[in-house]
Amino acid sequence: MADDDRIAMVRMRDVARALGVSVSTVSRALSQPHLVSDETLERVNAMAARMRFRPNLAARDLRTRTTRSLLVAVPSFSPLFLEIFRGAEQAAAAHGYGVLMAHTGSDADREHIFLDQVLSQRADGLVLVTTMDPARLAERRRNFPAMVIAMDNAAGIGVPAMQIDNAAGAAAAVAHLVGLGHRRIAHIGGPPEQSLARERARGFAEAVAAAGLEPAHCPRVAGDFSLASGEALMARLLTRYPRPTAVVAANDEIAVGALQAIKRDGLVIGRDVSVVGFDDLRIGLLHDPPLTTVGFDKVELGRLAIGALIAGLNGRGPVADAILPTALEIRATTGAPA
Amino acid sequence: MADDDRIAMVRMRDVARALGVSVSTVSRALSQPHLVSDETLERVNAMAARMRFRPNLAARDLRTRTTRSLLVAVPSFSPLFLEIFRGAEQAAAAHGYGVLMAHTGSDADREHIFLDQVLSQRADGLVLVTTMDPARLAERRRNFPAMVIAMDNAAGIGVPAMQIDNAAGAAAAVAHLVGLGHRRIAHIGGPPEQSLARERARGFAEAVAAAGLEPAHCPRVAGDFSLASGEALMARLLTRYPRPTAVVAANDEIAVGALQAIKRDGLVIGRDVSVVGFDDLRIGLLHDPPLTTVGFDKVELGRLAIGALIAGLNGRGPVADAILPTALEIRATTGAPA
DNA sequence: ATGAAAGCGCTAACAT
DNA sequence: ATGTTAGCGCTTTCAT
Repeated sequence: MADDDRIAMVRMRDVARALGVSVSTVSRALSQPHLVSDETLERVNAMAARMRFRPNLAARDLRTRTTRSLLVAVPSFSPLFLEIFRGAEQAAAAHGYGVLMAHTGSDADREHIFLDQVLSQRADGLVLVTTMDPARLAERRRNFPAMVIAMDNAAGIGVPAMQIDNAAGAAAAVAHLVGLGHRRIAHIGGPPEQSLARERARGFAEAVAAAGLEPAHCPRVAGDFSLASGEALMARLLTRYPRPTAVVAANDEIAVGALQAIKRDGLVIGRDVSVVGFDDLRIGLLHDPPLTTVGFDKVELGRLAIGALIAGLNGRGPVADAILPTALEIRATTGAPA
Repeated sequence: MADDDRIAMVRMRDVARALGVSVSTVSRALSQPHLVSDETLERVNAMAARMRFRPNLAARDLRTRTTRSLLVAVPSFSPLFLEIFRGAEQAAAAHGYGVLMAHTGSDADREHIFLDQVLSQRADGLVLVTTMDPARLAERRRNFPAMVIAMDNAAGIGVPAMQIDNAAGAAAAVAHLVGLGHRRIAHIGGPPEQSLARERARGFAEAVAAAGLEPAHCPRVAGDFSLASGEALMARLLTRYPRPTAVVAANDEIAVGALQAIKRDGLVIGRDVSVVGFDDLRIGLLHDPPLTTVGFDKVELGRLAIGALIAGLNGRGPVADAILPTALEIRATTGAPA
C-alpha cells in the first residue's frame, strides 16, 4: 500500500507557479543567473531548494544537445587503467564535466556499444582506452563520434591518440640489463593481437639487435599478460641451455609470475636471473624483492586524453597526438649476472 | 576548414521520409517490431542501418521517463568494490539494463551528486556501495531515489541493503585461532567512523569474550584499512609484553602490512605470529605464504543489489534486505602458537 | 528584467 | 497496420 508516496517529481513549472513567475524566469535564474534581478534570483533559488527541485536532465540534454558528461571505457579493471581513469576524472572535473566509467573487456562489440552511447547523445564524448589497435573498429563504421584513444595508436581512424612510448620503454629495459653485463636476455611478451604487446616486443627486439646480442640467446615468447602465463613461460625459459640471465616482461603481472617461477627453482633473483617489468604497478612494489620496471605517468595520460577530447568538443581543431615518455624504475630484481 | 563534415545527425524523421512512411511507423518498427508488418519492419531496419540512424536517447528518455541504465557508485577502486561491480554488471545485463560506474571516494558530497543523477533522470537507479553508514545521508535529504545500499546497512533511510555478516566473519576468525590454541589475539581494525570497521571490531570483541580470553591480552587498535597502517600497527603490537600470538586484521591490506612487519622482525609467520585477513582479495593470495582470510561472495553481492534495485523499479514492493554469509579461507598464515 | 511561444526527437494514445 | 496528434520538461529566441 501507499504505492503512491513515490517521490512526486517537481518540475520547473511547479516552481514557477509557486512563485508566480514564468518558467523562463526560473530557467534563467538557475542556469544564467546574470539575466535575472538579484531579488528574483534569490527567490527562485530559495523556492527551488525548498521544493527540492531537480532539473530533468533528459529534457535539458535534448534541448541543449549536450550532456556535459563524458565516458571512459577501459578494457579491464587493471590498476593501470584505473589510474588513467583517475586522471581523466580530474581533468574532466576541472572543465565542469562528469565522467562515468564503463568496461569493454577488450570486446569489440562492447566498444561499439559505448561509441553508440555517444552517437545517441548519452554522453558528449568518449575516451576509449584500448590496447587492441582501434583501426579494426573502422571495419564496422565510417564515422566516429567525439572520441580519443588512450594507450594505443589510432592509425587511420582520424581521432586523437594519447600513448606512451612502448618500444622505447622496452629498449630502456634492455639497455639497463646490457649495462649490467647481461648477454642472454629473454622477452616474455603479451598476446601479439594486442598492438601494445607488439610494440613492446619490437622495442625489445630492436634494442637486442642494437646491442649486438646473439639472437639465438635472446628468445621471445608470448604470454597473455597474466601472472600465470609469466610463471609458466619463465619456468620453460629456465630449462633452456644456455639459460637466459635476464628477462624483460611485457607487464608487471608477467614479471611477478616470472619471479615466482625463479624463486621456486631455488634461483636468486637479481643474481641468477634478473627481471624487469612494465607499467610500474603496485603489485611489483609489493613483491619481495621489489620489481625493477618501466613506469610512466598514467594519471597524466588520462588527463591528456580528456583535455584532447574537450578541446575537440569545443571545436578547437584536431588535437595533436601525444606520446608520453617512460622512465625505468630500478629496484631490486635486476643486478649483474652471476 | 571542412569543419562542417561533422557527423550530421540523422533523426527518425529522416529515415521516415526516405521511406515514405510516418515517424511513428519507424519508431514502432524499431522498438515494438510486432506492431508493424514484416515488410515494413525489414525496410525500416535496412534503411536505418544504411543511414546509420541512432536514436536520440535524450529524447527517448524524456518521453518514456526511463533510461534503462543504472549507476553503481563505489567508494574506491579497491578490488573488493570492483568485484561487486562485476556482479552488478552481470545482473543488469541479464535484465536489459546498462550500468556505469562512478566513484565517490567515500565523500558525502559526491554521493549526493550521484543520488541527484537519478533524481535528474540520468539513470533509473543507483547502487550505492558504502562502508560509511548511509544514515548520515538523511541529514541532507528526506526522499531517496530508487536505490540500494551495498556492503552497509541502511538503518532508517528506508532503502534495501545488501550486506555481509561482518561480525560473524570476524568471530569465525577468532574461533579458528582459539581452536589452534591461541589465547592472546589482537585486532587491527579500520577507522571507527566506518560502520564496516565497527562491525568487524564488534565481532572480534564478542568472540574474544565468548572464548573467555583475557581482555588485557587481546588489544584492539585501529588503522585506516591501508597496508601501511597494518605494518605500523603490527610493529607496535610486536613490542607488547606479553606479545600477541595472533592477529585478526579488518581487511587484507592491513593483514599484508602486518605480515611484512612480522617478517621484518625475523619472526615466523604462522608459528610466532598468526594472521587472518578479511575480504579474500588477490593481494593475500599472492603473498608468500598465502593469507588466511575471511571471504565472501562479492560478485553475488553485486548481483543481489541490482536484483533488488530492478525489483523495486518494477514496483515489486520493498525488497527484503540480505545478509550474505562469510567463509573462512584457511591458508598458510595461521598455525598453532609456538 | 520578464513573459510567450516554439521546438529539441522521440513515443504513445487515438483515429482510421 | 499505419498515420495524426499531443506532449515529455526543458532552453531560447523574440517581444515587451
